Amino acid sequence: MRKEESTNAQNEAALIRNCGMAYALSVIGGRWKPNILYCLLKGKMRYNELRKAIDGVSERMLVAQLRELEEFGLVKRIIYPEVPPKVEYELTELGYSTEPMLNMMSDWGNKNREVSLL
Amino acid sequence: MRKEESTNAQNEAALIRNCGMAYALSVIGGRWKPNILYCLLKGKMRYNELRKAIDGVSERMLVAQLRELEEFGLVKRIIYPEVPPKVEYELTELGYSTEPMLNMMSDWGNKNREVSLL
DNA sequence: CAGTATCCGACATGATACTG
DNA sequence: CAGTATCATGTCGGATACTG
Repeated sequence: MRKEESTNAQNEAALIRNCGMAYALSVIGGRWKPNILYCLLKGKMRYNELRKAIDGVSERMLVAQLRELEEFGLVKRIIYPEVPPKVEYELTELGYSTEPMLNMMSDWGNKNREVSLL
Repeated sequence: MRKEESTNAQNEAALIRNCGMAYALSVIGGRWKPNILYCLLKGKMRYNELRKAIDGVSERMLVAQLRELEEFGLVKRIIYPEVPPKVEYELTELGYSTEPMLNMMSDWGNKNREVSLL
């Protein structure tokens, strides 16, 4: 257990640090991240608004992916110290900078997905 | 068993058919696909050349992801009926059309990955 | 309202041995 | 050379119940 066995998770982390593509995929990969990003591109939203806007997402995954986006610095979490609680999520500048990339991917997909379905 | 229970896999498949972003991610997602695509953008390669070029990939995963890329119509598999066997992989036009998207993602990643590591 | 905690199954990936 | 077959493992994500 003490040995220098580099785990897969560690290798992945190293990859993400060193490779732009891996980093980009870690940011927009994951089942719900693109969807979250798209929602927030339209403006800040509350937790429950996101839940309703994103069809099928569970609380667990929504929180998890929001936290990851926060760690990566794409999303700001704004907590209003009230009762009942109110939390808003908003894109940072870095978050907004993903828009052209997201659009390009989406456009490429929409243009070409019919091709392989003929 | 006959019931209309839609599995996760089925839902995913439906998503991929209907959403450009999901389709794009299904094409370039996966641990090795971007790497494979980058290799093949430089020109056609044999199976073993790919193995050597892509550090750390197992035979199992290389074959699996090549097959997926083939299904999506991004990669052509060229079999030479010789002994010993010779197989080359080459991008289709659709495969080459991913280049701008891949570059954009890679560039975005390289530009921004330092940001979140400060 | 905005989350946590817990459990669980499905799937992606890895390691290794074998084959036409 | 270019794969298959088999087994093992860990992570992702879903369902559900609970909480400050």
